[in-house]
This record gives sequence, C-alpha cells and structure tokens, in this order.
Amino acid sequence: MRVSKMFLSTMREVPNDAEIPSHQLMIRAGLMKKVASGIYSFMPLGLKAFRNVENVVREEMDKAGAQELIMPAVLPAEIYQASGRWNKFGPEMFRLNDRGGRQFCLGPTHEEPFTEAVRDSIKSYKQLPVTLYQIQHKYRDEKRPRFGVMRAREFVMKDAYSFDVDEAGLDVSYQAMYKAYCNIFDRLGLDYIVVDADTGAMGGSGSQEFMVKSSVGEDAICYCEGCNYAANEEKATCEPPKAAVLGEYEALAVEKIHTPNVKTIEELMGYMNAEPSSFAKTILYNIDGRIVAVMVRGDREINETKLGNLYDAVEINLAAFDDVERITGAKVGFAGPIDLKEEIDVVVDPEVLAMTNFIVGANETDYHFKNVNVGRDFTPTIVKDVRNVVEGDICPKCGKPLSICRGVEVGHIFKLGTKYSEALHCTYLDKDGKENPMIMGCYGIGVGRTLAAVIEQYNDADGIMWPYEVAPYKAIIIPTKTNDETIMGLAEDIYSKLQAAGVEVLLDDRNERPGVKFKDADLIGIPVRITVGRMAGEGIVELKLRNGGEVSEVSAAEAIEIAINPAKG
RNA sequence: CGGGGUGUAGCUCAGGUGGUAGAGCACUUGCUUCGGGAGCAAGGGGCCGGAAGUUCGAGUCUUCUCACUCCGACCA
Repeated sequence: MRVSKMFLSTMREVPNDAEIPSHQLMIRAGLMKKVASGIYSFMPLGLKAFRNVENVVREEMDKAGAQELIMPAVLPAEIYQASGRWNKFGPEMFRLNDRGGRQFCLGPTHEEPFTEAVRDSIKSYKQLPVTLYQIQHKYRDEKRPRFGVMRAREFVMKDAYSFDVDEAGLDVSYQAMYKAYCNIFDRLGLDYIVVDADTGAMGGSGSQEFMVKSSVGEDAICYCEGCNYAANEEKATCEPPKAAVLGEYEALAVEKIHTPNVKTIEELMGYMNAEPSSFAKTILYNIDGRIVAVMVRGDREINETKLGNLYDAVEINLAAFDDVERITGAKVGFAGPIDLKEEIDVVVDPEVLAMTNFIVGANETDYHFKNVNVGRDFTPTIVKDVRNVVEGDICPKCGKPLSICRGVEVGHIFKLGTKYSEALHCTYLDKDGKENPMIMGCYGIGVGRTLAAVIEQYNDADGIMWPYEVAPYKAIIIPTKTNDETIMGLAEDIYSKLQAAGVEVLLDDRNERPGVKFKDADLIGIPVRITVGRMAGEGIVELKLRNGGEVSEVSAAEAIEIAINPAKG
C-alpha cells in the first residue's frame, strides 16, 4: 500500500475523551473513530490489525475442532423469553420492534439461538459432541462504556458453544477450548493469567477467565507466587487465621463506650485510640428482600458476589436506612451483632473468629461495645468467607502469601451444564432411547478488547509497537526524498519485492519531510522500518525495528530478508 | 441509577462586566526548506450542542433539554 493513497489520518494531539494509552493510540494512529459513546468505526488500518487478531482466533478455533457459523444480530424476543433472560438482561439489552410490533433485540450473547439451532438439528448421541462458534457483533447497552473498545456497547466477540452427552464429554470440550485460548493469547504475545471466576448470571458449574495483566484492567486478580492458584477477586478465597478459643486467652469484661458523632471507622478508631483491625464492622444487606447482618474485620471489604452466592441471590443491596434503624434500634453507623431487635442471620467472616476483645457497634445511637468475644457475647448464624482477599492473605492451596494485580478480561470459558438445554428442551436420545438434556459449555473472546489489550501491552512514548502477528503492515519503506530517482528507484524495488514475497508492506511515498514519516511510522507501530536515503546509490538502506534496537545499515537484500522474517534479524 | 465536569473550526483550546468569532495544529495555494511532527505569505473552513426566555442586541445571562465524559454503584 502506498501511504499517499491510504485512507488514514493520524493525530498529533491526544483526544480529550481518551484516558488510557491503548484508547488514545487507537484514535491517534487512525485505527478507529468514535461514532457514539461505546460505538466505534474501524478505519482501514485498524481493521487490518483487527482481522489479524480475528484470524488467529479463527485458526485456533478451527484447529480445536470448532465449526464456524454466523447468527443474526437481530433476534426475536421469544428465544430469550424461553430462557428467562428477556427480563433478566433488563436495560442492558437493546430492544426494538418491527413494523408489526413484534419485539426483537440486538443479541447481547447467543446461548439461546445456538441452543435452539442445535436442538432443531441434533437428535442422537451419535451426532455429539459438537462445538460451534461465530465471530460476530454483540450489543450491550452498558451503563458506563469506557476506555474505547475495552468496554464498548457494540463489540465483536468470538463466542463458541459446546454440546456434549455428559459431564466427561464437557470436560474434554472445555479442555480443548482452554488449550485453544492459550494458543491464541500466546500467539498474540500477551502476558496473561488464567483465573478461577465466579459464574455470575451465566450460571453453570465452573468458569475461568483469561486475564491480561494490566494496570488499566477493571478486574482485580488474586494469585499465588508459590503455586498455580489464581482467581478473580470476586471468587478468590484465603486460608483464615486460626480461630481464638474461649479460655485460651484473657476475655475482658464488655464495656459500653459513649462514641458521639462518629461517622467513619477512622473517626471511631481515633476516638477509641484503636486500630481498624481491632474493630468488627457490621453491615446490613437487603438480599432479595431479606435483611442480613454481615460482619468483617474493620479494615476489610465485604465481597458482595460471595455474599450473594451464599444466599443464591438475584439482587443484593445495602439495607435501606429505615430497615437499619428498625433492626438495630439505632442510627446508621452503630450496628452490631448484640441485641438486634429482630431475628436475622448474622453472617460472620472467619477472620472475625480470630479476633479477641474487639469493638462492635452497640445497636444504640452513639455507643459501641469493647472487649466483645465471639461465643461469649454473640453467636454467628453462619461463618463464611464473605470478604475480599487482600495482598498478603494466605493461599488456600499452598499456604504462601497471595499477591494481587489488575487484569483485562479478554476471554472467559464456562461449564454451563444443562441450564439452557433444559430451558430450551435441547435434548438427545441416548443408546437406550432415553431423552437427556445436552451438557453445554460456552466460551467467549472479546476480539476488540484483545486488540486493545495488545496495544496496552505493546506501546511506548512514540506510539504502538505491534507484535509481528498483529501488525497491520509488517514493514514500511521510507524514502527520505521523493524527487530523487535513485532513492525512489530503490524504494520501489524493495516495495515490489516484498509484495511479491507476500509481505504486507507500506511505501511512504508522500512528499513529506522525513521527520513526519518517522513519527507516523512509529505512531502506527510498523515492526520493520526500512529507510532509503543517502546510501541508496550503493544499494544500502537503514533498518530499524520498532520494538527497540539501533538503526543498522544493511544491503537492500538483507533488509528484505528481515522484513519477511524479522526473527532472523 | 447517584454525584461532578464539559459542549465554540477536523483535533487541542481561548473568548472579564452582553455589542455580531479567535489561536495553534490539520487542510488549500505559492516560495524557501527537506534525516525525527519546518519557515514565510496568502486562503478555505463555524446553526458557538439544541429549544425557549430576558434584552435594542446572547458564544456570554436564565430555564429546559440532548450529548460527551469522570468518580461511584452495577455488569454474560
């Protein structure tokens, strides 16, 4: 491609609505353009990089035995009504009506249509297993689109669905996808980690997320340096400290302390001259209409996912102020486990069991109790891990300290089980002629998000540094003067030889100053740069690799070799 | 959904107390330049997000709306 003919506009300035490097660079390098919040057009240069990611995904899916097809994005309401998700998705689903008033949506995820398609064409165990996939646009009306295509409202996803006769079959299908995902992210050069994840609204018996480590990631990942334990913060657990045993320590007498006008734990601790870790906070939650008290150490955060799972909850919120006041008999801020006015569950994090002579709210406005001890002063209804793991907590598998980092979720694989096959009657006949629901798995990769993650990982102050596999063009030839026959002759010669070799190559034939071309080449991140200039007469060019390294003077033939296969450089 | 911020040229932004629209970059033309986003000169480009109101007169003041954005909550 000749740059002079290319539909490309690069920007010197950082667009004011782009926060993170990948988003800024995708706009500045002219890869994409915003059309509306969370909705983007891909420009030719961006699309080429996008297709490269897509093709890696496609090749690995095909290699793993999955078969590609494509479903519509516009889908009738009925199939989502059948699974109950028409209502469950709520305002996140883009909905529309046809001229006759029939309801449709833009597909947010495609378990239902895939399940329906398989139900209609597969009847026998002999036709199973099968794994199908598509690479297609998804639509979710996110409350808060962010970071360009990292969290968009229209985005491309590779979604795959496996159908098996039994759990053992699902394990095989799941492992094949797991392996394919590793191959994909390896080929894309991403630094990723596979973590155990909460299954969330998808349901099912287990799931794992593929996380690219990144400071801009929206998820917190908990992992162990000592073993292979890794989990999303939503799911991560730790080994609790040993519970204190009454009688093995000196349990002091409970005292009621007047603590007027304290609003925060910090104020309270200042008032009582104590550390937050010597306080157990009690928070009231409304879980599907039921009020529950939850206790964790004062310096910990409650993990609402774990709490919700404990009650198999659909909706979980902090309790309303008047519920709190009715149940504790005090203003908000003084809740505790002792003398609650109503019989409610008191869920206690196991870490609290290790605390002795600690402080709690007194269920009386402006008062706290000190020297409280579990077992003597109150009894938990449930003891369960309901807090977020923190740096340094003990690994539940090997006992070493856990670390926490942030990550971008680029892939997610689920063992779904029979949730959708039962809802949509997707069954097969086994050898005995008995009807069984198929056992399903589903597997997603956010293609645009993966592309953004690649850029997030591979950039510097000058721009993008594409890994070779993703680079929209592998090499760029920069003639320093376009009116010099010797220079242009050699540049054109290299250009045609690279094209003949099947290398995607750019020739920057614009009548621009060399500095402009160098800046653009760095910004758009082409891996191999061949500058044709002063020594063109001797057949010598300058070679520079975008991912570092010095400029070297080589023969045109050598430069061509390296552009074809930079690993040799 | 709660709280904040911002909407003026393709991009980044300036436009006290109301008086009819600006800069830099980008774009067009010419000249000089030409190895890391050149200089000079001349140009083109605006429903000042939209609507209503106050006023002789609104980019500027008031109200309403829409969009974008940040923090939080939420999130297969």
